[in-house]
Amino acid sequence: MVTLKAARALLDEKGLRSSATRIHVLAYLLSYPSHPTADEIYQALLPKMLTLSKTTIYNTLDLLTEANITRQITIDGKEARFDIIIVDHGHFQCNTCKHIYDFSVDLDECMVADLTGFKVAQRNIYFKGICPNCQK
Amino acid sequence: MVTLKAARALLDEKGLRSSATRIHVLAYLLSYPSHPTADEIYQALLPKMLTLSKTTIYNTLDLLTEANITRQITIDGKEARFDIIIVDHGHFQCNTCKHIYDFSVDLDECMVADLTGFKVAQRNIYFKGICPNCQK
DNA sequence: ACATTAAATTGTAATGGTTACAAAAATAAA
DNA sequence: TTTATTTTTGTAACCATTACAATTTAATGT
Ligand SMILES: [Mn+2]
Ligand SMILES: [Mn+2]
Ligand SMILES: [Zn+2]
Ligand SMILES: [Zn+2]
Repeated sequence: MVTLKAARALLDEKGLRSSATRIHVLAYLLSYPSHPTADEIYQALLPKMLTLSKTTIYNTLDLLTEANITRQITIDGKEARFDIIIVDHGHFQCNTCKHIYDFSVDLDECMVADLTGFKVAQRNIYFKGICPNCQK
Repeated sequence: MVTLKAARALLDEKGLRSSATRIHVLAYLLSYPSHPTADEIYQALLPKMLTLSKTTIYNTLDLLTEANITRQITIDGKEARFDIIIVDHGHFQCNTCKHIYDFSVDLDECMVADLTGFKVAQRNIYFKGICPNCQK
């Protein structure tokens, strides 16, 4: 598994201890960059780590987000999702199949003067509608 | 209260029955377009309507959103907020004072080709950071 | 006015994602 | 090995939201 090594390297790079849980959570996000929820990650790792606790999943995801390795995204307000891609990009969630698509967007292009004086730390953009698959 | 009449007119216009609860919820949103939560509206109206139920607040806000009178916005993933301004605009939430600022944005300007074939029904954009007030 | 039907509101209980917290386990330092 | 620190675990609490049945209110028809 190449992602395990990559996960370990990412953690080392950020000065975080590479515990088994952290490696596997991060490796999962690298392997499945599909904006999983905490529970999806938990369910996926449970067969491999029988004593895994969901609290640890939350702790780990908080740690990764704090270290700027992952990004927490809020789309439906129901459950948080986590993105291994941290560069600014847009999300499109299909109202039918609920799948979340990435799309690139140039946020500098559409900015207006209203935010002079504001210190912007994070930019989020998400659309909703029907994806091509679900339209026909 | 001019907003009571305005609220009634808005409901009539959309073919919704203008019950007391609906009028007051809508009038509150018109008077305080500060993206209140359901509970904030509930607490504000309670002194006027002693038997008010929070379920009714949720029902009413759902109704208004469904009728395209208000718009539900999700920023922190913790609690939903409601906006009386339904034209596309951006939101900036200050990490310190938690206040939510509106800002205008030209979303058509920054669009890319990635979403051809997608039927976009709703567009959301929100930033986070520190507002001018809280910077010094 | 009265009966009948439909719509709106209420109260309570359940849901579900997330967090708090203290105990247990694992790891690092001495 | 001891000691200290970090990580993980399990459970309970939290809290916004929803489900649902009962009650109240309003509209309709006679
Ligand atoms: Mn993404
Ligand atoms: Mn707004
Ligand atoms: Zn779809
Ligand atoms: Zn502020």
